[in-house]
This record gives sequence, C-alpha cells and structure tokens, in this order.
Amino acid sequence: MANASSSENSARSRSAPDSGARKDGDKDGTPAKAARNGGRLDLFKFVPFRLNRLAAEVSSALSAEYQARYGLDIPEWRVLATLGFRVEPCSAQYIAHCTRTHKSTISRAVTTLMKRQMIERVENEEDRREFRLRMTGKGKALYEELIPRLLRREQEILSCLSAPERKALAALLGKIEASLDLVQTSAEADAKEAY
Amino acid sequence: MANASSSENSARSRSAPDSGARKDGDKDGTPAKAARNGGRLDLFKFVPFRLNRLAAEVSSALSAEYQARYGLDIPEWRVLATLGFRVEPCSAQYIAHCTRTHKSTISRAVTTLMKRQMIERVENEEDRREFRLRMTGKGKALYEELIPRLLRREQEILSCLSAPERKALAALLGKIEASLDLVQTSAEADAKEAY
DNA sequence: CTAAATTAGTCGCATCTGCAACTATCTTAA
DNA sequence: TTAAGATAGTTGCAGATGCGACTAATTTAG
Repeated sequence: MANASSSENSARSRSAPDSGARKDGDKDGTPAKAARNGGRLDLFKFVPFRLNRLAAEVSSALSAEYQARYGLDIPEWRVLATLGFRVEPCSAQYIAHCTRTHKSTISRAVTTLMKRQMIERVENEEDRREFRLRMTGKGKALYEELIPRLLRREQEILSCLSAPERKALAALLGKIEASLDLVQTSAEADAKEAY
Repeated sequence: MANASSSENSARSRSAPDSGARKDGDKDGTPAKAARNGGRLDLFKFVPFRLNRLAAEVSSALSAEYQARYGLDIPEWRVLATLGFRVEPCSAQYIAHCTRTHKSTISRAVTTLMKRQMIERVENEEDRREFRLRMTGKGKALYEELIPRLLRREQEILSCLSAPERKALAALLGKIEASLDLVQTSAEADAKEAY
C-alpha cells in the first residue's frame, strides 16, 4: 500500500512534444490561479484534489495503527475517539453529528464495538429512543493504548513542518472549516446536548 | 488571521472529572500537542481527522458540479482532468499512477467515459498491451465547460483566505505532500513517461 | 386528548472501490 | 529460442458506506 513504486516505469521512447504550457512563472502561486493554465487545469495544483489525495494518504498511514493492529475501521475509531474525549456518555446521534459521519455508519460501528465489548449502552430514562454510549474497561484500555500511537503518527506526518508552520496549518484549516460551517467544537457540541 | 477557531474550547461546564489533565497552555498550539489533552485526544484538533472531514466536505461541494450536472464521478473526472491537462494522449496506467487512483477504478471510469463517447482510445503500436487515451470533441466540450465551474468553486471555498494565506496553504500542502512522497508534479510525470 | 410532525436508531439496497486473479503482451535471462 | 518474470488492462468478489424506508418514542399543534 502506498509504497509508491518509485522504481521503473516505461523506459520507452515517448514522444512528449512537451505540453508547451506550464511554467508560467508561478512555482507555487495562489491556488485557483495556479491551477488554471490557459483553459486547462493542473490537478496537482487544484486544492480539492490535493486535499482528497492527502487525506487518503494520511488515513492510510494511520490505518496501520487502528486497523491492522486493533481491527478498527475509521467509523469505529471515531466512535471511540468521541467517547474517549468526552467524559459523559453520549448518544450515537451525537457522535454522528459531531464527527459528520452518517448515522447508519455510526450505528454499524456501534453494533460492532458492542459485539467486541469495547463499548456498552444504557437506556436513557428521559428519552427511551436513544441510548447513552460509553466505553467499557476493555474499550478504555484499547483507547489508552491507541492514542499515543496515533499521536505519534500525526507527529511523524507533520514533522516536515516547523512549529510555526504547524500552527499556521492548524489556523488555515480552521478558517476553511469555519467558512464551510464545519466548526464543530467541543463546546458547541456540548451546548447541543448538555441538557 | 489567527482568529482560527479561537473561540470555544474548554468552556465546558461539564462535570469533567478532569483527570487533573495538565493544561499545557495551548489555546491553538501546534497540532499533535493540542490534540492531546491529558491522555485524551480531541478529534477536532487531530489533523488526520480534520483533513478527512475537510476533503469530504470539499469533494461533496464540488460534486454538485461534475456529478449532478454532468453525471461524472470522481474517477471519471480525474481521467478527464488528466487527459485535458496533458497534450499527448496517455495510458490508463499513467492516469492511475499520477492521480494515485487504483487501476481498476480508472479502468472502470475509462469504460464508462468511452461508452459516453467522451474519450476514445487507440492502440499503441509499440506496445499492444496498452492504449492511448484522448478526449473526443464531445469530451473536450464538456471539459471546457466544466473547468471554469470547478475553478470558481475552488475560489469560493478558498475565499475565506487572503491571497497570502492561500499561498501559505499551497506551500504547506506541498511540504506535506513532498514528505509523503506525493509530489507528482506534471514535470515529473512527464519525465517519467517521456522516454 | 388526539393527530401530525420530529427524532433516535436499524436495516435493506445500491453503489463504489480496493484486492486479487486472469489474459495478453512485452522483457529479460539462460 | 524459450521460459520465467514483469506490466497493461479487465473483471469477479467482498467490504464499506450513503440513502431512504421503517419502527418506536417524543414533541408539537389543534
């Protein structure tokens, strides 16, 4: 996976009349503009594509930890992450909402995690439609073991950036998230659920 | 800038047994560190999660253009984008490689696009295993119509950033891509194939 | 109080996509 | 030359996931 077969590749004489384009002086100019190139579009400079590819790559780098090692998939990991960060047990709906994952996906993750006895659910007396979810001891143990590994991976991935750069990245992501209404801060999330 | 999601956080009036967590003074600090919170992890500050969510959101914003409007899915769009940017026809393998998409996915996209007569393929005399792909007139027309829409969308999404910020974002993404060996610039791509 | 609208959660269905096997072709080495 | 190993592309299969319908419970309107 993603080993990037750097090797080989056609040593075949190719024409390549050299797309006269590109190289219009921007080595790195502001996106959108850089991506355009005389009516064409350079995927490698197109931010949506770059985000997709980067996210996929980073995910796959992390999955080695939670998937191969602990048999968790992304939705399951999100459930644990949410339960682990919050102190109070919370509903599946809440997890779906704040991780922006479809409720059916969360539902299935919850089912799996319950079967594996990583989490348990208790009826909510006040509203018998929903259940409060919380990690079991076993789940917590896994969580505690997993977190440092994931953070280490994140560190590795970001190790190519200086501290100020990492900070800048966080700020930029934050801005875009905000403008897309993705800001689902812990505080807001609580406000939504806290009584 | 710096406003980032300066808001919220820890304004939680929740029980929060608070595990005596050391508040390491980060209000926005460098990721990885910010994401940790005394043994816990705040998903909303965890870069891999943020990238995933952001990429998904951006993709879905763009899909309104190529999917709803032109009936293209992401792999199909990637094929067109690659063919449209390059001048010379290229192989499916090449597209798969430089967009980092699985070859079976590209194969299916190619099949679909051929059925819709957006692209066509010609045998390669030098190597009869592969085919050269290129857009048809119809495909080019669609491409020409689609590109400006997508670039406009990208602009909209990035409109929350100033020009220098956009530039900074591009640079940061570039650094991470480079460290993950994701740098597949057009130049390199050409180099790989040309001869 | 009753009925309509809303919400939590589950599940069947369809789609998407990675994997791996398979064919055909090309390359390398004996 | 021939055989083993790579490579391009296709396809069956299975897992993952979004959608929408469904049940059960709650809230709101009349």
